[in-house]
Amino acid sequence: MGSISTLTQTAVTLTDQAYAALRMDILNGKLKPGFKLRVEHLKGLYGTGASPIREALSRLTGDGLVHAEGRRGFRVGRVSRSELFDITKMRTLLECHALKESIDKGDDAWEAGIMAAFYRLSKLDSRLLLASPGEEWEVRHKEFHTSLVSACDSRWLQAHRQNLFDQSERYRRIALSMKNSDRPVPEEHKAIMTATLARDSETACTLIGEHFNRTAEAVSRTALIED
Amino acid sequence: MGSISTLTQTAVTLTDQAYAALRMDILNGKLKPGFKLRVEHLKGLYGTGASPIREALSRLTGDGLVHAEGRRGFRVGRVSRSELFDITKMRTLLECHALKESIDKGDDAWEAGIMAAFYRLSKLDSRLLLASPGEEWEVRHKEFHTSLVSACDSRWLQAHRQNLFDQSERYRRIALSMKNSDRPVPEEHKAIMTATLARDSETACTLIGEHFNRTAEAVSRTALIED
DNA sequence: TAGCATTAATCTATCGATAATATTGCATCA
DNA sequence: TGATGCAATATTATCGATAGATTAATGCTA
Repeated sequence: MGSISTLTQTAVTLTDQAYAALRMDILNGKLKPGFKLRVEHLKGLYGTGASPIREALSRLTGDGLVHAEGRRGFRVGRVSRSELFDITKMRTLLECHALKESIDKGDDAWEAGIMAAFYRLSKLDSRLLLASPGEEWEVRHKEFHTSLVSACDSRWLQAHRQNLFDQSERYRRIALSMKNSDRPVPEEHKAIMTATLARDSETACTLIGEHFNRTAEAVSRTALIED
Repeated sequence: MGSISTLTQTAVTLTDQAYAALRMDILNGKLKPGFKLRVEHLKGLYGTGASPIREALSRLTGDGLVHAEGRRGFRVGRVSRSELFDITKMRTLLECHALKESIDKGDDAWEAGIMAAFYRLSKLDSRLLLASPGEEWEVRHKEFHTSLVSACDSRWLQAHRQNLFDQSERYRRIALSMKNSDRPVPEEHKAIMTATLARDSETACTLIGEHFNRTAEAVSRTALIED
């Protein structure tokens, strides 16, 4: 999956751009689940020829965000309640493992990184309060969660963890479409951070699991097809 | 990754064929780590034009088997000791989780499937004895391991588990190139099966972990570059 | 002769066109 | 009227050609 392949620090090709743009639009929910991805149409939309588009779609196939049916073109990956819970379960497994390892190995810089990320997120939380969180909140939220597990040095675990984070985000954005729920998410984040910095793996993992599950439950209550 | 995307039951395109063939050749070790994948060259080798080859390579990028460097083409993914152990660790995590779930949920058909797969594998083991295991052994070996976790119904876990199995196989085939080690692999398989059928998760997971680690150790002792 | 710049050769990424396949609409028949 | 087969249309997968970038080779300068 794109998140596995080591990022290229070399020239950016049109394929790379198309890949990034399409990925973003699918995760955003701008391109809806099951939507037919007609190459001729996307060509105009992203300003390239057919080849870069097709290659980008092929790559996204590996991420599980696009589905290719032989001779019938591409579609945005569909969503279902059962898959949402499947993803959440898998995500919890990886996240807890990464978190434990991080707690075992983390040094001062790691601790500082968490506190900084939390500070930036909570600053935004209090400023927004009831306003809908935008692009910036998504970024800081992701950075906070990433900072927690950043002392885990397994590249594969990190890559898969990140991919699952993105998958979950897709579900969240599709369902909640920017309107945050009424539960006290900032407090949950704080509790997770506190347990983590106290090096209490047990509690931290439990809290993370609940954190993920609550979101999944909220998402699953909205109108998603199938299962 | 290709193993994530639900298999298409529709028409097989040239891209699909090229993807399957390339994947096979990389996992086999026929295409060696770091090898430059020149499209012009592969065209002739797999009997298609450039587009299907490029799309197949793009997909393989997602599996982590091919590395794309912008404007500098594709290469077979490199290998290193550190990555081998990283993969093994991750693999053990997923496999044990899947195995536990399987042991919890498995019914009679699951048990029967394991015994059948084990029987087929051991039949071949005793016939081969010291001969080098070929294509058939690889298939039955994979089937045996798959049968153990087949009662786990998480599609994501299964897909990632399978991908990691393939990654490990690549390392094994590159390093051991068909010559099996001198350790009693058949006995290890038997012990794993016994613990699994006895529904003893704890023991089964320990044995599986050791099983994986022994292979990794053996592989890492051969001449692999880096780290 | 070592280092640098410039040109030549090679390869990659991308485009536009085409053949093969799937889908749609329509007419026919039971 | 509903189903079935056929023709017209639209799309997909694939090819061959080309522009653009990279690497290798060459010659020039100090």
